[in-house]
Amino acid sequence: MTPPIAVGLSAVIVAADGRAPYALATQHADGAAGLPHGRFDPKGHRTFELGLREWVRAQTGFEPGYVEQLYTFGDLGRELPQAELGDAPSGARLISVGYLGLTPERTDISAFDAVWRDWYRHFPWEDHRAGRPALIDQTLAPALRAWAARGGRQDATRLARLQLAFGLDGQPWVEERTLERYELLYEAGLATEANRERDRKPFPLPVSALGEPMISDHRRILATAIGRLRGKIKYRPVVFELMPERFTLLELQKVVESLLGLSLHKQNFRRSLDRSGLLVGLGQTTQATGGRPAELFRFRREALREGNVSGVQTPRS
Amino acid sequence: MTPPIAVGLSAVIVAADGRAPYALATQHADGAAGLPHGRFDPKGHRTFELGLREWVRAQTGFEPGYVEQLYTFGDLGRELPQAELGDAPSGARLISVGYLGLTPERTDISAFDAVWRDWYRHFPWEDHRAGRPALIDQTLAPALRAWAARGGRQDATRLARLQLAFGLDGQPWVEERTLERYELLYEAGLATEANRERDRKPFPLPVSALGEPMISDHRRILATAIGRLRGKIKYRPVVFELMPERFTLLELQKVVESLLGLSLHKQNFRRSLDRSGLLVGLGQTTQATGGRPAELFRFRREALREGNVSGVQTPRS
DNA sequence: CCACTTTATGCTCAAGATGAGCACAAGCAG
DNA sequence: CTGCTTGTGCTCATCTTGAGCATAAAGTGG
Repeated sequence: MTPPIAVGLSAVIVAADGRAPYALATQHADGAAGLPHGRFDPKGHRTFELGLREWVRAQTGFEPGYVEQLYTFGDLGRELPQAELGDAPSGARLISVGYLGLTPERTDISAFDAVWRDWYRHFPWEDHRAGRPALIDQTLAPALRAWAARGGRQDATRLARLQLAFGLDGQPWVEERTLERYELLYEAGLATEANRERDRKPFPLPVSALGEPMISDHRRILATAIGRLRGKIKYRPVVFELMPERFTLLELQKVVESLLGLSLHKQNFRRSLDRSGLLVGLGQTTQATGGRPAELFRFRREALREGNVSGVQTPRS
Repeated sequence: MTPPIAVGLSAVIVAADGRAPYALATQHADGAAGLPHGRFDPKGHRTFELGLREWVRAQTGFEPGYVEQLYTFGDLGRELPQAELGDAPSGARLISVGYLGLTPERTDISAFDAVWRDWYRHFPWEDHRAGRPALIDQTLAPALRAWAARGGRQDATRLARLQLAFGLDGQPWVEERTLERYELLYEAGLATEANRERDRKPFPLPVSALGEPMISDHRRILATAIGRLRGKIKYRPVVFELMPERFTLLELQKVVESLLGLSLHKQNFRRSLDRSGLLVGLGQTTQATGGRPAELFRFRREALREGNVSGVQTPRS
């Protein structure tokens, strides 16, 4: 007799302002954070996406706009612990389909047990806007190298993976590799979730370095979302799904920077936008910025219909 | 009582030579082609990927190398018809996880009911190596435009989608949009599969224009694979998974061209490879090419460990 | 009003990448 | 030897990119 299969739908709903990118999160009893999620209903849900929207709405009162599928996780041992299964038949095999959603404003969701959380709380090593975080080389790298050294024959492979993922030993930091980095930490037992599931003691490193865990495999899904979004803004004009109707170039840059976790070269950033034809100047200015008033721009949605589908360039500073 | 869920695993296993790209396909009773596939076993399969490998092996005697997940389809109405379900509980809701696999050689699979099929038999409009196929503008476009015109209020949207997808009215042809094109044909009732499922008569256009259908949603999965691969070879060195150990630059170019369905500028193609550092010249030459002997090259696998992970440039001719 | 800070924006310059194509090399077939 | 076929080197104009200087236009404290 094969066990039944249950499909979980989880959503990473992203919003951003100049300071940080946020993911919509639910608060759980023990203080743990989770993503809005629920079970796919084979009877009631015609498509995954419709099911997902329903769950997000129910749990956060929020109606997501742009949505795309991320990945489907099915490996044994990393699914939802039994207790959180809700109405799933016990003993069911759990599969997890992750989605990414984008929204221009952090809607008020206070009526629900939901909050907008700065995603770097879960991934402190991912934010390089103020330079490479010290915790990578001071805390994570030593622990990871020790793990690699324990690998015996896999040694070289592990070390090479670390170098590429975390930009060690002269390798450049590649911001899209968020999932690879998280998976390495997980494999090395440095993700709290890994120890929870293997029934081991937590690793003796502070949360400030390891990041806050999330329930189930939600941090993995969040990592997937971050990596995907970081890659995608470069070749599709998706950042604009996160922007208000009118914005200044610096506001746009700050949002891009917060997503990438990098700081960009200002003049070149605006030059590339100029040439992209994605924006229209509104002729108005705002003085809210502190210095010289900045011109307001609007995303030319028509550009999408014109086949002008490149994203924004990201000239590192 | 909610119906049970069954998960189908399907694989697009790709090989290529100078003439065409091939997908590993199984032959079905009525002559219809399908992808190697089978049900995910919640008990026996620790991960999707392991399950998939098992099914491919069983159905084709073939052991895939490089494998990556493509997409998970779950919409009602496009899954496997009941008859092909095999051992699934009847009335089950079917979910389909597609995978892409790459292999350097077309292994002998004649002992099984499997063949390597030129994927353009299923997508004749996708091969632009000898110029834009006449069937697009002569046969498909008129039928698609008629469908768009029937759209009432969606008219403009439909037309814009067509223009972008098929490069109509001055829009450029973008080779990665394989799935978009197939989905448009499906929506317009021009994919044989659509009529099969809606119980309608087939569209009065020849297979030579509409492409050969496949069982279940396999053509959709194949389209996803083609689009993904076409995009990926540009930013990851994945073509080399399709090449033999030693090859000439023209052989490589022909493979890339066959995948993209485009012809490339020869001198610039080789220049970009020169600079990429992905290849090593072996100092040997082969005369198998017909003209002047060509130098043989090998992929520098070490490049992967060096973070040199760009793909190959594709300078159109 | 002035010096000074802050943000906005224009512009230059060198280096590199890209698109297009000419020219010559080195086999083979007659 | 001639002509055909593929392979390979190289040029040249044009764009793109990375880096940074310089000026504009607000606000602030004297």
